[in-house]
Amino acid sequence: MATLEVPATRTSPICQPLPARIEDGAGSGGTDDPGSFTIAEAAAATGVSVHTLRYYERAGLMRDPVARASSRHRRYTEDDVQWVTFLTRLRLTGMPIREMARYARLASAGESSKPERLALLTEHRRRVLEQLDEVQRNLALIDYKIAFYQERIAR
Amino acid sequence: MATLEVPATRTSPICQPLPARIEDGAGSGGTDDPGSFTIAEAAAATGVSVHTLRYYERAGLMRDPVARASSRHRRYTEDDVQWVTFLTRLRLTGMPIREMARYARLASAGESSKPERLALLTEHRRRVLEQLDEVQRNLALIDYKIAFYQERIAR
DNA sequence: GATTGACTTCGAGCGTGCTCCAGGTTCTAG
DNA sequence: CTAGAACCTGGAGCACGCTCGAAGTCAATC
Repeated sequence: MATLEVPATRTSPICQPLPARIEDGAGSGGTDDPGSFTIAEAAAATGVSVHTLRYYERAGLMRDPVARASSRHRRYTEDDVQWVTFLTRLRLTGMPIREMARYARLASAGESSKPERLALLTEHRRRVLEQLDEVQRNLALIDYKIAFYQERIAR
Repeated sequence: MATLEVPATRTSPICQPLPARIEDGAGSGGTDDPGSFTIAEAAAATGVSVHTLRYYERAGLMRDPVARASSRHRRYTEDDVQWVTFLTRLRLTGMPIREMARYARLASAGESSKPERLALLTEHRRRVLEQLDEVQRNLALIDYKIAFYQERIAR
């Protein structure tokens, strides 16, 4: 059964107030790369929780492990943030973690995997459209019932 | 995060070959009501598993407990089957079990609960449309990426 | 009267996607 | 220097929606 699930809509919308990068040079985080995001900043930027960011990395969704400062704290690049943002789009359209992991593996395999990545996305798209259609059909039948109630009430 | 989930598409489509009711009078099952369905027949008719039918009853989705033959076996009425069919529509559009249970309680409360039932369905409908919209928006962004891949490959 | 098979209940188990906790660093502010 | 916030890892816990196993009942058939 294809189902439209509603897992506890996190309050955070994608792309919020603007997290503002770590300060220039060796700013906050005390170390390393300029122009990078702490996990909290990356969370704010992408709209997922820090827990989820760590989970995604463990689950192999990050192509390569996220870079670390000398303190071992994660430092997300702009690119990482973009990547996570794209992951959320895949999630929001119902792609399972397992498949996102596969996509990530392909992406880290370089140019040669592009056809396969394209195939994966295309197939995903097909399924999403199929499910949208199913949901719409079922909703139409529910609408029918709603109309029935409306007719019998408030009159 | 609202998500389009894809829980292991059961092979059985809703409303299959036609299960054919229990034989007339005191036919199979050995007892009681004519024109009723065994759990297996109800499963075939609704496209959900017998496990799920029992689960739905336990979860309070059946308004009233399903009638039993003298053998204690369940006997689904035509009406029960219709009800389950409607439940599957709610499920397929992402309504959580808890809310379906509430709807069932309202339905068994009689006429007076109709406005509330209407409100519940209407609210559900609103959320479904919202989610459809979100999925569509995200899919559009994925499409964008697909187009990008297509442009770079196969040329 | 024994076997077969569809059914019963109760409760445990499972896959998914997080979410959180414990115990231990590290950074930032005062 | 110190308090407190933010971060780390590893693993446990949770909500959801089923799904299944065990042990037993019942009716029909051999």
